[in-house]
Amino acid sequence: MSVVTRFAPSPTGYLHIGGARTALFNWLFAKRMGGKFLLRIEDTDRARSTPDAISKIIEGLDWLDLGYDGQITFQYERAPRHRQAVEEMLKRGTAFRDYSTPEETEAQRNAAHAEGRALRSPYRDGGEPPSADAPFVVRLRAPDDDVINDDLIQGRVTIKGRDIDDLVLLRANGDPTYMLSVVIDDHDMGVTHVIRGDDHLTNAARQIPNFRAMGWTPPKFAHVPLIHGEDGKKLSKRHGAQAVHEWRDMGYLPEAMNAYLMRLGWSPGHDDILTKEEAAPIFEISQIGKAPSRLDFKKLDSVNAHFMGIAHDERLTTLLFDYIGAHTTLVLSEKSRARVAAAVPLLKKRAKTIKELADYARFLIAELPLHMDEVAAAALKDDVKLRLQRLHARLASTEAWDAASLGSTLKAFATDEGVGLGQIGPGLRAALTGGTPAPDLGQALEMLGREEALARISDQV
RNA sequence: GGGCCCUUCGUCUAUCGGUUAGGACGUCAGGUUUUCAACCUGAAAAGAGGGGUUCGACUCCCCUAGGGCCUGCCA
Repeated sequence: MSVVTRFAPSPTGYLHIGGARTALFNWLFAKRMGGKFLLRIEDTDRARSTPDAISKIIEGLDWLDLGYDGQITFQYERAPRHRQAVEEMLKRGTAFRDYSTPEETEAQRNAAHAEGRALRSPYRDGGEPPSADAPFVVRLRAPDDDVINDDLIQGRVTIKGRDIDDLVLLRANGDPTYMLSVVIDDHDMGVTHVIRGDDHLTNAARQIPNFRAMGWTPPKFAHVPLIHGEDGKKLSKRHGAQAVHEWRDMGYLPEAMNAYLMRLGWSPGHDDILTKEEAAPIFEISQIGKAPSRLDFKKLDSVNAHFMGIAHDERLTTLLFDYIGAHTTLVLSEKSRARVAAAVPLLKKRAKTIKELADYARFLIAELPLHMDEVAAAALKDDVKLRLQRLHARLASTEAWDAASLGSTLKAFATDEGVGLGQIGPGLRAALTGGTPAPDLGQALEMLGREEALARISDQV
């Protein structure tokens, strides 16, 4: 039997970081087994589901390059099928109509609560409706026996029958509930492995009887521990960025996100940074840990730096220009665009994110007169300016304009001046950059180009 | 309240009864040095606590503590 996994988010918000990892694990396992990875949008909550959230989720998966097989299943469209399944359960006697009013249900729940057991409806063994047109919900007749889930990650989890409530399958308005829809859809879509968040672990014990109520064999379950914030608490608004698109906006690369996320909870036994293509052939669900893990931006930064270093220059340049356009007020002239593009191969080695790359490119984009920060201004004393004047002359007559030659020229100049490079560097750097970060002076000079570099020096002397 | 799950350096993790408990990120120190980085070298840093089982437990069992999830006509 070939493997089918699925990612089944509810479209009530963005693609969450935890959801992204769940999707990634499903993707990896499907690839590993040569199976299929399906996408289902669980939009049965009509009040909270939005089209915007749907497109955000799809965009997020796109960005992470987690391609799904076949068409997207929209759960609510399948409501007729879900109702029909309930009809069958009614016939089989595995589900029943509950005519209790909301108040009565509340009382039943409180009573069950007080006795330390789950809700059991008085209608579960039959019972006449109070009136011919009395409203009702349809509930699953919860099992009396223990429900055992041999979870691929958590191991054997046993829940006693008395702890499972007669869950609602069909609401009074006839709409299917989540507990019903997941089960019917997972079956109909041929899902063999349900890989999802740990928050659903106890739900598996509610869904397994649901499969059986239809006479079906439940799929395998694998409940992945949740991702927590840096403080170890459940991820929430106050942790800041939780949505995948926010990470993108902060300047992280999708392949870095995947590499980082997959190592949260999963380890192949060594600590290599893996692409999802490298991970797919060796991915094992049994290697996923049981404990929740914390987000660590420093680690993400270093993973991202790794991928920045090996990313194609043209791609990074495009991302960099996009970033500058979207997040800064800098205006790129044709000349500065060309300067930046030419500098990317070197600058990318220093930057951990696209955002940092933008910071490092700032000195190339700045226009005369340069803004001097305090340190830079302090470095430009009168005697330093005189020296810069002489350096300007030297550089103006320099033939080769490449980092290595320029570096030698600077050293030779320092020797001729009878000082160390330490007496030359800060002033030149100030004149060239105004104090913004820049690489080695030889490289900085080359990146700026003869004309611009000389202009910047002249401007200070 | 009830049920279920989890617990190795600060963080991600390796270890699947016998290791000086390993690696990575981060941190600290030193080196390089013209800024910021990068880079090189080195260091500190862990089995929640208590009982068992065993010749021997991080590893198996129990208890405690802490954390999490579910307990909805939300998903």
